[in-house]
Amino acid sequence: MQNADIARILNRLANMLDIEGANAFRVHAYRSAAQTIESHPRALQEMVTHDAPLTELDGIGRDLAEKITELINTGRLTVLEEAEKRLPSGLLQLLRVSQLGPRRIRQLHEALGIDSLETLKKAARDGRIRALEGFGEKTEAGILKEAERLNDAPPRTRLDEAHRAADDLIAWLEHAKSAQRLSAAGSLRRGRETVGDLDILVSSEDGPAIMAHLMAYPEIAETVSHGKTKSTLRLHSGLQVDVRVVGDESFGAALYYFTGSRAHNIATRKMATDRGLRINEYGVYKGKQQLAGRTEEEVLAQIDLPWIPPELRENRGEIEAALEGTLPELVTLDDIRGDLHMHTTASDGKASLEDMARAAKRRGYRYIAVTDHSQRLAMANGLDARRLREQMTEIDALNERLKNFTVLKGNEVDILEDGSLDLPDDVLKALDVCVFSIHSRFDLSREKQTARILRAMDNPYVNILAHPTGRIINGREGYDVDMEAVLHGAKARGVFLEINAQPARLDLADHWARMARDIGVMLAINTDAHATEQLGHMALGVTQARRGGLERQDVLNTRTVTQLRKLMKR
DNA sequence: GCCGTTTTCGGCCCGACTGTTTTCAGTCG
Repeated sequence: MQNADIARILNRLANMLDIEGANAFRVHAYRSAAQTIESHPRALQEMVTHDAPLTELDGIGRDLAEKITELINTGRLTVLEEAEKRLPSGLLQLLRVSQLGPRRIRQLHEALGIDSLETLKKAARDGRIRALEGFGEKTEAGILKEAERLNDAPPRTRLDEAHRAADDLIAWLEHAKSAQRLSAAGSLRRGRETVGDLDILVSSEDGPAIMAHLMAYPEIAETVSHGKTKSTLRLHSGLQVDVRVVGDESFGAALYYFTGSRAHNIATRKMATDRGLRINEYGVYKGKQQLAGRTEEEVLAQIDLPWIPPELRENRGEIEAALEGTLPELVTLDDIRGDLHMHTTASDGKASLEDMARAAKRRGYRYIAVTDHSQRLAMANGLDARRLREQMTEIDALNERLKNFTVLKGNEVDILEDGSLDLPDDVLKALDVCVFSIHSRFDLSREKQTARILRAMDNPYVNILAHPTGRIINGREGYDVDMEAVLHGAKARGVFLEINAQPARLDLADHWARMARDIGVMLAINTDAHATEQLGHMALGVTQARRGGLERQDVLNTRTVTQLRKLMKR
């Protein structure tokens, strides 16, 4: 059981108690424990095995420690099972409908017997919801629209969760005696922001031995199918996994075949056919003779192509570029010299200014920008002009103590509804880096939202538009905005956009990143870290940038601090 | 449910804003 699994279960329990109307502080305690556990560097399962006290974690007391231990030791949680007996499981689905929170869900359940998305939609269509106290026609229509959207979009697993699951399974399979080479394939290897299921590939001369070893993997919840060279499983997390074994002489061909994408593979297989060759998961064949298969490079060389990075294999022009020799030299994590968006305890971060700086330095960075929230986000303890100036003084003092490292003065200033900014110009002017972003009024029309952002860009002191669409993966759609107009506006004004590397955001999405590159707007890849460990999300952001075809020179934070300072002066 | 002590209970959830419901639930990080 992984930390993410424990966190998911605690959140599930919190949601159920919330709908039941339990004490809000109790619900909050479960949620905050889940959050702590998810970002805890050590596996709780291992802590329990070694009798390390779980109460050392923030927000975990005697009771929660006991419950978590029960969960780890037995795979079950009594309080959750009891709650599940009291409450239809479909009610949890309803929380995904924006406009519905725990109170209203309870009300819908009690008054109308609604217990699932299906019954919710039926009640909305029948016009029964508008009759309830606190609801009206507009709310009813909004609920119906949301419920219908959710229905035809089964949730895919976020890239970070899929990575963790794949890494753990591969580590397990590496211990099988006959395992030779191992790799994840599929959309995970292509770095898509979400994956449907995991594809794990192993080369070995003894398929049945690998499969026997696999079957002992403790995370398996259900075996869907089980053969000599291929098995399909469902993990406790709900994620489906395909594991395939091929001979080592076919590993490259299989890796290529199962990495996809389907559209990419169809295109290259056609190229092979034109040459009288056949490509399948075992190799490149002329008749019955295998010409290649050991590595991807050898497979692609048979059709006169260089190796193509998996992130580009979507049949979006990469094959043509490969033929012409114009494949981009994609940005790598090693190219990143700093991180330009993060929070500290001054607003809603978990670590102090100095701790964030030192953690970034340990990662090998040369600089960071500290960008706490501005005053309007009172809930996140946003900074007003006075507190921001105090922080600047603090940063000056810190910079004197740090060697070979620069903390840049920044802020994540809120864009207000009319496109004005949440802090006065004279304080924005004093910043080294001004990140600006939207945290309210997601509901504006496309025209108004676009005009709002362009107006914010007119301010001469802003630099980087953060999480430019506001979307949350598996959570909410972004606001409606004309991204092409925003990018052209940014280009004209010397403003930059962000690829926010938070796993739930990854905003900009890959296609927008590519458009930015084509228009000539540099992007910053930033983690928006609220704790030191979250600085590690940079890798996800880099993957997203690679999918957009970005090279080193397209990314702002591959620059030196001197170059960066110049680019920030508009 | 956690935390901390003024030790076994009281405080903790922070606050501005929106919508259309008419007095508050939901949203934002």
